[in-house]
Amino acid sequence: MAAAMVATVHGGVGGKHDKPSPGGGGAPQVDTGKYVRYTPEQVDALERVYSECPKPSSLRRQQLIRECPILCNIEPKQIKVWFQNRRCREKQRKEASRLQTVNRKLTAMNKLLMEENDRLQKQVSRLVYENGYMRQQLHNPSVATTDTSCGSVVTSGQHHQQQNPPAPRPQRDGNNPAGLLAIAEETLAEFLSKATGTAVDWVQMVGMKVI
DNA sequence: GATGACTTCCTAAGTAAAGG
DNA sequence: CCTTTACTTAGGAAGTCATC
Repeated sequence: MAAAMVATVHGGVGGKHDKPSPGGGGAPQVDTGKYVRYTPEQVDALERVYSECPKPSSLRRQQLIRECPILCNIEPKQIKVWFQNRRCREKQRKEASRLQTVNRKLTAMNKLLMEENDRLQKQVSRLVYENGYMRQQLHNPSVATTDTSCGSVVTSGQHHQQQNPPAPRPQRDGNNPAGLLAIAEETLAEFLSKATGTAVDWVQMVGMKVI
């Protein structure tokens, strides 16, 4: 590649379809065969054309060189390359901008999900606590006296509750307490069996299976 | 980091030769 | 004559390098 840059700008080491450009033009920017910078006036002229037509035909480029005096000393091939680079870099800038927007959205979504995850973890923790309490009541009924309002007892243990109210807790144990407990245990076991602890910032909770 | 130039790869259009 | 195939040519996209 370095060898290519040493060669003259228009010239001999172009692409596979390149043909030797005729000399002439006498452009001070190109005769050195080194890195050149187009003048601000030249860039402005090119930008104006680009804004109207980002992909000018060969004819249009030749017309541009003829009609614009400040561009007349730039080789047609250089004009072509300038438009190629201009399109390429605009596309790159747009893509970078798009990715930044996507990144901002994903960051915001991640924040929301983290908050939701935190909320759910607290809810699970509270439910585990309540479940333990209910199991204790079931196996050691003497502790709970004759009060059947388990819900209210459980409610008393909800001082762990944070900002979110618990899910509706129907007074279901009045019908079939053992059956409901079984369902609850099953549900909890199923949940915990899926809780692998691999989630980010996962909190090991009481009753969770350790894998 | 921006920019001009180059390389590689790919596609479309035009053209000539071959085959039916 | 029409279609197919191979080749040439021009140019664009993407990636890269060199220079400022």
